Amino acid sequence: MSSDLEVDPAGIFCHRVRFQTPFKPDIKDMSMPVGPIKQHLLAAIDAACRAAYDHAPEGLAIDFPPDLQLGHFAAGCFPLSKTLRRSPADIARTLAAAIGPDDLIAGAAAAGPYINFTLRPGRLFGEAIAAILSAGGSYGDSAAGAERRVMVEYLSPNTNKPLHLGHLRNAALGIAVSRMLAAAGHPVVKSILINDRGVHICKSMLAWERFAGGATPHSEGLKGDHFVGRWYVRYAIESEKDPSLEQGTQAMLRRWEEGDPATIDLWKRMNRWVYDGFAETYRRFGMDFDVFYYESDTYRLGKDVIAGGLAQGVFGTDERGNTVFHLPEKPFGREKDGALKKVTVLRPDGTSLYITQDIGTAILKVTEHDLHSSVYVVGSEQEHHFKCLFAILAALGYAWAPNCHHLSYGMVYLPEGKMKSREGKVVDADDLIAGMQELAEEEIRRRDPEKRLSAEEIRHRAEVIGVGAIKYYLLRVRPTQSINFDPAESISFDGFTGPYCQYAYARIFGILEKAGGRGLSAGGADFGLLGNPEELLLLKMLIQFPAEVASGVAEYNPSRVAVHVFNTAKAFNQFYNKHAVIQAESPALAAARLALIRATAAVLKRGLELLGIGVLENM
RNA sequence: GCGCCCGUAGCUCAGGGGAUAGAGCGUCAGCCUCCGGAGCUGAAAGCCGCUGGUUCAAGUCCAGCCGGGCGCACCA
Repeated sequence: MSSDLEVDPAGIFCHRVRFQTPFKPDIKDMSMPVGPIKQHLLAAIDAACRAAYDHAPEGLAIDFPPDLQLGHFAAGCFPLSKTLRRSPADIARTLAAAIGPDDLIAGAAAAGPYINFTLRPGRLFGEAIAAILSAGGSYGDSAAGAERRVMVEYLSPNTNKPLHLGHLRNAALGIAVSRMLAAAGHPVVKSILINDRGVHICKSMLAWERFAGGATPHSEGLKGDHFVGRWYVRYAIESEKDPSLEQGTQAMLRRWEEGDPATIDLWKRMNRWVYDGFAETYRRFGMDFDVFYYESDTYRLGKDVIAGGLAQGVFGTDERGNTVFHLPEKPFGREKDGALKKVTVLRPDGTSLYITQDIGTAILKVTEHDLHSSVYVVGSEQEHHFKCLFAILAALGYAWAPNCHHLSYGMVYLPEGKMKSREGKVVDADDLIAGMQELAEEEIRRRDPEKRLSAEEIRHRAEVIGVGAIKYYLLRVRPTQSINFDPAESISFDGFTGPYCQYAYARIFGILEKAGGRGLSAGGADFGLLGNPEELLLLKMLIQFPAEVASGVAEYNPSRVAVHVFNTAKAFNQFYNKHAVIQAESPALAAARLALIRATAAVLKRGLELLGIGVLENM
């Protein structure tokens, strides 16, 4: 039985269940690549415990000790303390003494309440590296979600202005979460809901009609979305001077709803400009969508559902004639006067609201695409809206309602405060991407004084590095954190950044290439020669990767992966700085280290891929 | 007023009940006859917002406070 179905439908409102997941990974599991090794250690403890206490141990977990000099793996004896009625330290001492060396275990020692195991490095490194390399680029993937199709909706742009930094955070999350869900085995459908109708869209239309004199993106040499955005801003300026413009937009919206051909033509024409512009930004940032929903199509949806719900008594009517939904007391509380809180789902005149169409769209998504669950990547300011939406879907009796998830993320603040596109206080997405690519390009040229790189190669590298830097900056903190956008920090390529991680990959590729040129390979590796502190730390990072991915999926939190990729790159740099690979003391050691760094490259690449960030073999 | 999020080093942030709380940036001091310096090493820098509680064990869980942010419905 699916864990999802065990969740009390009302439980979806609890904070805890925000981390409800399409599947439930066992984080302390026996996962690859060291599952068999952990099993072996548990079996050794089991045998020792039976011998010493005539008791089968339960609840023990094999973890890493805080310092790998203490041992390669450790087990805390706390769970045994109660049943054996001895101190954990006493138990650890007894069990460690009873565990002798074998073909895997080199030694077991007690340290306080812990049993620390030192393994034979040939087995430890050999088995882990073999598992990683044999996974063929999909290390860390699982098939757990194979039967559960998920839709991830992200971006939700308006067609009256270009995309800004807030959209990029949204997109970075949407892209990464889609990839991570896919890595967990889920079939994933990526969708976008485009807000292409309403009075705010009419504002840019009206301003263009009145003031543009027939100008087009082509005539102005502007990207279409920027061109339309210019008229949206112009509207704001003009309506300050002439408040009567507002009646003009209201009239235009009425004409649009009546299907007035001239208004519809203008609307289509301007939207086309915006979509052409958006398509370019999608391409630059690596966004892609399987399904496009337009509010001009969906805004009528939901009314029939509400009519049906009204008949079933799910909805009621208030004194003003609104159709309303009474929110259950459990999570929502009550009004001061004791009445249940309510949400209006239909106006008295039968026109729909934001939530009306969202109800319809939610149902449409599931029925059209046979979904198990639905993820909405939308800012935290809409948390209440989605709680209401999911409550209504549950009340309507949809079994999948508890599988709807609002992936809520914090705001992006500029040094001057919150972004406000109406006031032009935004960081434009295209400007930011272009700016980062320029910086990357400068850096690339600085490293190519002899100008051996083609313009095309430079451009390609700059794109991967520039976009990678932005995405990493936006993904490295957990989604619930708001981000204080620091221009200086965001353009850095040093330290905790995407380029740092990409650089480690390129360095490894350089070594592998050079090794190949000298006829060295991983063949003939003697993994028994590995085991210095830097090698151990690096191996630990590689081993932990699948668990980090699983946690990231479970929490819808790409920062898990981002942080781990950085730690892996750092561990590699520390190793690299202290130990030679190609020029190692012996060919058998060189071969073993080559295998180790090949496995490292695989983890770095896969981790960055899950974040939607590309790697370069040379940078 | 109610709900949610955030509060950890000067700044920006990681920390999935367990061993000595970490990183980046910044500051200071070092490392290029040696596989790529977008790198590495070291130092200084912490009442983990406060107070209680649960637990053998709390930055982590619970309660109550104090700051800051976002919402609270007929806008989207």
